Amino acid sequence: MKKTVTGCSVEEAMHLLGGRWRLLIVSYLVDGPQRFNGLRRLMPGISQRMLTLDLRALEEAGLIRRTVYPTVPVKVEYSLTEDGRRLEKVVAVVKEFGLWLKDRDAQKVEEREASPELVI
Amino acid sequence: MKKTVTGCSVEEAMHLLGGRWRLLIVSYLVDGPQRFNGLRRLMPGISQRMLTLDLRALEEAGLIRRTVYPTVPVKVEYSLTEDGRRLEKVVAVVKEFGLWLKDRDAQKVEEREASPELVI
DNA sequence: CAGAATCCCGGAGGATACTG
DNA sequence: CAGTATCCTCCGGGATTCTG
Repeated sequence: MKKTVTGCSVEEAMHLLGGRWRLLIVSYLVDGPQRFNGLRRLMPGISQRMLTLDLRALEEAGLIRRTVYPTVPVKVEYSLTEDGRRLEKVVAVVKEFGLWLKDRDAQKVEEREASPELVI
Repeated sequence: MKKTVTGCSVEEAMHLLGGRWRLLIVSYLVDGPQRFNGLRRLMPGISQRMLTLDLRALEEAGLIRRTVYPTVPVKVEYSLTEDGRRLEKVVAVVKEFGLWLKDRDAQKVEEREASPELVI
């Protein structure tokens, strides 16, 4: 995302988390460490490339940690850092809002199906 | 942003709020109604076009309300709806995180300036 | 398994001019 | 003041191939 202009804290936060995937990645790491392909399975829509890029960005921001186990084949685990745990509350609140949003919109669909004549 | 694939609530929420500006717009409306050009002043980086588009999207999602006062020249006010107030907590938590983030990074800069030889 | 390298595209977002 | 209308740029993101 483009550089922030005002230095407003909301703007800065969204600059780091505003993409399509980053907070979603974090939301899965909240439940414990995950491996690369594990995350891919959890997010069927993401490409390898974007997963790599976003993981790197979050790592560089000091929010997640990349641990390599020198097995064969290598095992790479991603986990939240102490700093990253600051995002747990963000994830929780956003998830709560998302749940409510989905519920509300499912409701709307029900209403439309109940009285189809109202649909424009 | 592109359509969600899994229906995960975090994904849905970010689909609606994930852009560069939307949550920022909402964050200003939390403090009370704002007019179009008022918002522009608060967000020097946004273009008229994006402000219009994002306001329309938030309005269509039922999160903000557009009120037109038939004065000359017209006065248009944007404010949060009851549904939109569900975002107050999101804004608060994101703002808190952004503040912490800015503080932390300002700290890093200080440290770099204190011992420049450590800079790579 | 966990990526790196390449190539590519659509759409988010920007700049500018015009208007009721 | 509060927008439309156009045109344009750039980069978020995708698809595919290759590798230690």
